[in-house]
Amino acid sequence: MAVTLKDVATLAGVSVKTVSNVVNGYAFVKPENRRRVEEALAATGYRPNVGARNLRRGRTGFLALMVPELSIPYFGEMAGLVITAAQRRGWSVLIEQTQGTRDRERATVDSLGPHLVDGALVHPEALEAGDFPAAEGKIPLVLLGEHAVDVALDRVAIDNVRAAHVAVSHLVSLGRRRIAAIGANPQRGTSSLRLAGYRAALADAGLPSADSLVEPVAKYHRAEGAAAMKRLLAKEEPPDAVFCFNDLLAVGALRSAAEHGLRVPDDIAIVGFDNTEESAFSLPALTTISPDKAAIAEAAIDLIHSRLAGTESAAPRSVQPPFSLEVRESTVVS
Amino acid sequence: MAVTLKDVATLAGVSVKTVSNVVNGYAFVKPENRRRVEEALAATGYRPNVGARNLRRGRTGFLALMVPELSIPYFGEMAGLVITAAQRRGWSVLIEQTQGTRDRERATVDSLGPHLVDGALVHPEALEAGDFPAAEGKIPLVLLGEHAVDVALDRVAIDNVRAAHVAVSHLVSLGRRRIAAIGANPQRGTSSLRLAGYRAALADAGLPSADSLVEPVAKYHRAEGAAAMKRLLAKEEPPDAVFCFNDLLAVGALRSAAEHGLRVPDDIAIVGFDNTEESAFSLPALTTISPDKAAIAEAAIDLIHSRLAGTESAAPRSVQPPFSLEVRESTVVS
DNA sequence: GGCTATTTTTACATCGTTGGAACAACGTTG
DNA sequence: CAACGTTGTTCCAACGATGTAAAAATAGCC
Repeated sequence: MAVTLKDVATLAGVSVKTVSNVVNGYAFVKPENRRRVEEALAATGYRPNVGARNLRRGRTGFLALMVPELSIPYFGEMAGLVITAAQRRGWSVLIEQTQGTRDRERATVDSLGPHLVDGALVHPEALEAGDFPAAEGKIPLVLLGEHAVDVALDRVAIDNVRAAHVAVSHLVSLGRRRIAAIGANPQRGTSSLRLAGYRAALADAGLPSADSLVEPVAKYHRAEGAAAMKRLLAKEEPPDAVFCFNDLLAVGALRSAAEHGLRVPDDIAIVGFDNTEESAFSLPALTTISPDKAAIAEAAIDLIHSRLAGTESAAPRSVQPPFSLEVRESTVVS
Repeated sequence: MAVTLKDVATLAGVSVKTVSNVVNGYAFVKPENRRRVEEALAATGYRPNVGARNLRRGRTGFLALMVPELSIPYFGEMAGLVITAAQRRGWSVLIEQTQGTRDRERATVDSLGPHLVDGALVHPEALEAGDFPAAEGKIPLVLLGEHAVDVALDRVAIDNVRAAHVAVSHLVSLGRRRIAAIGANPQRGTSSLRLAGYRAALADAGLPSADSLVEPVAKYHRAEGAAAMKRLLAKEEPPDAVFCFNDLLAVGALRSAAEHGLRVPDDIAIVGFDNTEESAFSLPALTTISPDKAAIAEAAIDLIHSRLAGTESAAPRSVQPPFSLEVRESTVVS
């Protein structure tokens, strides 16, 4: 039913290989034959069978991207950028969702055989070092997002400790003194890094490290941010600023602040993390850490590419794309 | 380098086909041999080469999902649900982004050969009827999102006209009289339907159809919604309610209303469309049309599945999943 | 024209898997 | 014990493409 090289060859009156040569741009084909083949290609609407080609070539043309949930704006945005970057290199992207659970993350990483995809970008949330299969005969893996996890793999992530430090220092510079943090979660790789940055910034400012103002959350969703903020505001000495470990938590915090009758930033300042598109339009707009997402996507694709092209075993590389602090209404009156 | 059936066969001391039989659950294999093969499978960590298997079977195990942009929350959420639904049927999902331009949509639809994917879910924005290749020898295609486009394909979409009618009638029932619409765009399939529902609802309420209150937008993004709202508020007789054709436009409208010093819903009520997660947390939370997204994803996957399973040519089917109106703070004071 | 050098085309094997047919081993049965 | 159906296994061809090497066609040269 589908058109194959053979069909085209029959129509053009040449051998299958000659058609293959034309399709692949081989130089030595008689102009006359090339023309005939090209006509036949056009007439039949031939399209190569990717599976067969890759079976022969040993490549699949696919990359996998593992994320917790696409419905989370940060991952939606990242996935979009990854797909675009991959396309430029001729890859199609296959997306796997893990809901951020360790079991599903492990299952996904295990299933990434060399046949299904040429490489994978994984954005783990709860994976631990031992969960990664030995690099042995495996496809190139790139870790997205900084983690405490210590594993010999290529990675791409902004400097989370420094970014958190910048965010909190910004609050300090505005004269805030009781600075809370929302998002502590021992399960999550980035959490401990951002927490470290938060603590370091407080220490550098000579402020007491107030662990009573560090709110844990189970997930990085809006509702959790709202709940955490409620708990903070119910305290005897509530904070005058909050550093949220992502924008969703911050959006939730904004809502609880409003419901509590507080003005942001006058009564309490809020900083987010990720600079998702939503954060520029919340009321008030969120001050947030803005990682260069496009650079992250590009770097990750480049790493996969060079792994596949280059020699088998180069030392794992780590890329740290830039980030910036996007100052908006939630910390500074405009 | 990768383990093949042959390797397993050698290790187990049986033929390749016997291993294949074990892997595929063929009944008649001597228990002794089955055990040996299973041990060998475990020992080698064998994984079938999907490409080769599909080459033989004529299936690829992939579905394509075409959307404008993953960074748009509605599509991020839908993509997540589609992936989950597809996974249950054993499919992996490949995502293609078109930015909503007709050229890229057409190019994408054209490229969906039978080799790359078993079927495709396409969410067109600007495609016209003639852009679809004849069903001839093609893979099953399911159209997501209702459109004026008349093409003989399976489709899944809520009833956009009725949904818009419900949204606007809600505003009418609250006593609003000057109801604007943001989102008119002749290029976009759903726009004309929602506009029709809007007009019908006004007519049914005996309100004059005020075309001066219909604001066109180029894209369904927050910034466009904000700009459109600004234009509306600059009018001599500004509206007392706005129906936005999606939540992003509504979020933008919220911001412009706030910047204009208006209280929502007291001074102006706002309704969105899509019930993206963001809409429940905006300030105020958005009243919005809530399509049953999970049902849409399930229905689409089911359609593909039954197309592939069933007879070649059944008449195109159209599924209309339910929707509801989610009433929140942007129209009713709590 | 005969010979080599170069260009162009073809036949064949191969990637890893599975369907089908052939074959072997087995216990039943007439 | 010959004929038979049932199980279990193997061999071979095929899916569609490409690499290799050999064959064929063409050109260049003495």
